[in-house]
Amino acid sequence: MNIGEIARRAGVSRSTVSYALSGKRSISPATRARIQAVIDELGYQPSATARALSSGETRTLGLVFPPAGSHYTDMQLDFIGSLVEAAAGFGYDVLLAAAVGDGQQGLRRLVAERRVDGAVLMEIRLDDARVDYLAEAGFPFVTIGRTGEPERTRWVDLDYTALVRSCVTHLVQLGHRRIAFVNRSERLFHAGYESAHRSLTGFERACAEYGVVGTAHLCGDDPASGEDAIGRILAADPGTTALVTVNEAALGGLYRGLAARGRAIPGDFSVTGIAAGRWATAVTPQLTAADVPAIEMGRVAVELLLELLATPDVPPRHVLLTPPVSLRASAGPAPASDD
Amino acid sequence: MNIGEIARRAGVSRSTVSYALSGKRSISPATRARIQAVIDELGYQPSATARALSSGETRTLGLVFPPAGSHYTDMQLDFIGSLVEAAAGFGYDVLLAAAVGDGQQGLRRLVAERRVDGAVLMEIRLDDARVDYLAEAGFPFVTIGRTGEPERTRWVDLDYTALVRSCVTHLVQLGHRRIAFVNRSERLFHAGYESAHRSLTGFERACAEYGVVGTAHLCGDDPASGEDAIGRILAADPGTTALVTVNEAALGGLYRGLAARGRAIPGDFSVTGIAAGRWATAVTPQLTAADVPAIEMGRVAVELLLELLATPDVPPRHVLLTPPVSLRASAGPAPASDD
DNA sequence: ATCGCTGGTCGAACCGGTTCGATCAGAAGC
DNA sequence: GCTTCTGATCGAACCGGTTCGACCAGCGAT
Repeated sequence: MNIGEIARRAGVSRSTVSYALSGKRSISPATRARIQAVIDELGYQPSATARALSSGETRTLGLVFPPAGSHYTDMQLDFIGSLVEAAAGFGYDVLLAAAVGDGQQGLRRLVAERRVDGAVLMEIRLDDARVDYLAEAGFPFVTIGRTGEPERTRWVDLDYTALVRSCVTHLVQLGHRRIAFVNRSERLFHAGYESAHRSLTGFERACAEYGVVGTAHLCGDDPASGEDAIGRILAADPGTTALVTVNEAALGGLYRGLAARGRAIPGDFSVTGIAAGRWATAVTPQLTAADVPAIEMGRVAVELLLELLATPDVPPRHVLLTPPVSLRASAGPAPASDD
Repeated sequence: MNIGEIARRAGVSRSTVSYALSGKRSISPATRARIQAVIDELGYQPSATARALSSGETRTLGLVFPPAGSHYTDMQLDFIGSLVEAAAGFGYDVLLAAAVGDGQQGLRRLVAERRVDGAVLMEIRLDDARVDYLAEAGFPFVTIGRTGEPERTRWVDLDYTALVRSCVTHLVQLGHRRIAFVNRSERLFHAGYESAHRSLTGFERACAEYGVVGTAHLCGDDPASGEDAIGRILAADPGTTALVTVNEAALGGLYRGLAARGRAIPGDFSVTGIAAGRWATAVTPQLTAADVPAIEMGRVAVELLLELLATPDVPPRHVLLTPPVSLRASAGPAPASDD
């Protein structure tokens, strides 16, 4: 069931079948019909492998999957789903590379063995060895998130600095004057995760600008750590009345910690942050948050990458998104102060 | 930078390089060293595509990704992560197929274009066209979940019937006599999702056996539907004091609905179910539930599939898992009855 | 000294497509 | 009626590996 078989049955040469399929040369209607009939009868589909070998295109995109055992967020899942879907729309498949160890190994395989035409990276660090590797190798890639030197690469990202600032602004307008920031884990922060750093920057700047007391805390990506973080926050400053978080996975623990300490949300304590919309509406009370447009981001990433594959010389394009803060139920006016 | 280039620089034939790499024929130490030196110098890696074409193996596994727009659960994400990781451990990559439309199209592409050596299916229905298609095509595959006719295929699955039964048993032992069951969405149920049907069976049988009142409800896979389901449950039988759910995505809404109606968990109302352990610990109070061993299931799926690829004639193997119910905080003794 | 075996290597065919250049028939141009 | 052009098709080379059969040298056995 290869192209030779089709050619034989249709009484033409292999190249004629190929041209009939690709349309790259004109074929007489009669011949085309005969070939098509044979193809339909046998249910023939050309081998992707053979096609890739001769054409030099795999029509596959690589995605470096976040390290296993890490705590996946809804956001990541939405990225993957939308990447796959968007790629499928363009006739591309998505190949996942396990990011074992430092995440380099799987990526190198994809690239060096030429399994994919281009790559999408997520979980970007300010200083990211994977980005350097791909850039140096001249391999086409796009990142979801951006490094500390973003001008030379292609990416789609959230403006974490601005988003956290918006959350602080909202809280300040509600009268809060002592605000905590719950960042992601110490491990991720020290690894240089860009979102963790950029959101901290946004928090510190906003607090300074508004002249409010802001204390930042790192927090593991799980509910237990979230609960623990609440303890640390209230121990450090019992007068804290609100928090901003970018730690979706810890959110359940944050809520639980507040409840355990008798702080009602939003009566006694307000919570805001950045999270997938689905997650924000799953908790009680629903989270006032900037909803990560993960699906749009995945789609944009694919579009940027395919644009690069089609015309390798286009200058780098970037897309920086700043979704609005959706007002829900977890933030309210600051309680009367004891000051 | 292909094998011919290596051969030329090492002063040997292409086949000698190939044998040096694969070890399938003996090569003199001197020659081997010379070839290796050239390879190291140039950083040569054989093209996966060319290798696949001639060897007939892509060393890639296909995964049909759950339909887009559906609500992904943590479970699914863990499946994917563990599949990728387990596959990587055996030198395989994972290719995602978008399940657009009925999910057949992407699968057909993977199979007909021979992009993958084998496939993993999830979100299985009792009567599943994809399974029939693969079985008929004689294409190697494994399912996470099983159809209504499970003997002839290879799968790993949870024993939903037994797990729901365990939840009911636990509630009955706590004194509950009026129990609700929150199933997955009407759409999924009518599509024949096996977990939805098998868990309903388990619920009905257990209630009948213990002689307790059990009412089953379908519920959309989102928090809002969960909230709505609580309304329906309490309207249908205000005396309900506990529920069992397999609807992870609705859980937040279930909690919210109960809170809105003044039912404290677990004081007034107990909640149990089947969920990813991470999700179960994220909510407040933490969910007493059978924790889905998603990571193990993904690993087992890969092992079953690779076993099949290695020895195509092995008889079908199945793995049915029954994780224990983890006692957490969401279920307690039934409140004093008004009866 | 001869035979046979074996370890090491090479050349060629093959996997299943794509694509270039050449060929040929028929139509158009003059 | 002869050239020229165009549309349709074919054969061969190529993509980058793997693998089979053949060959040759060197060694041990007789």
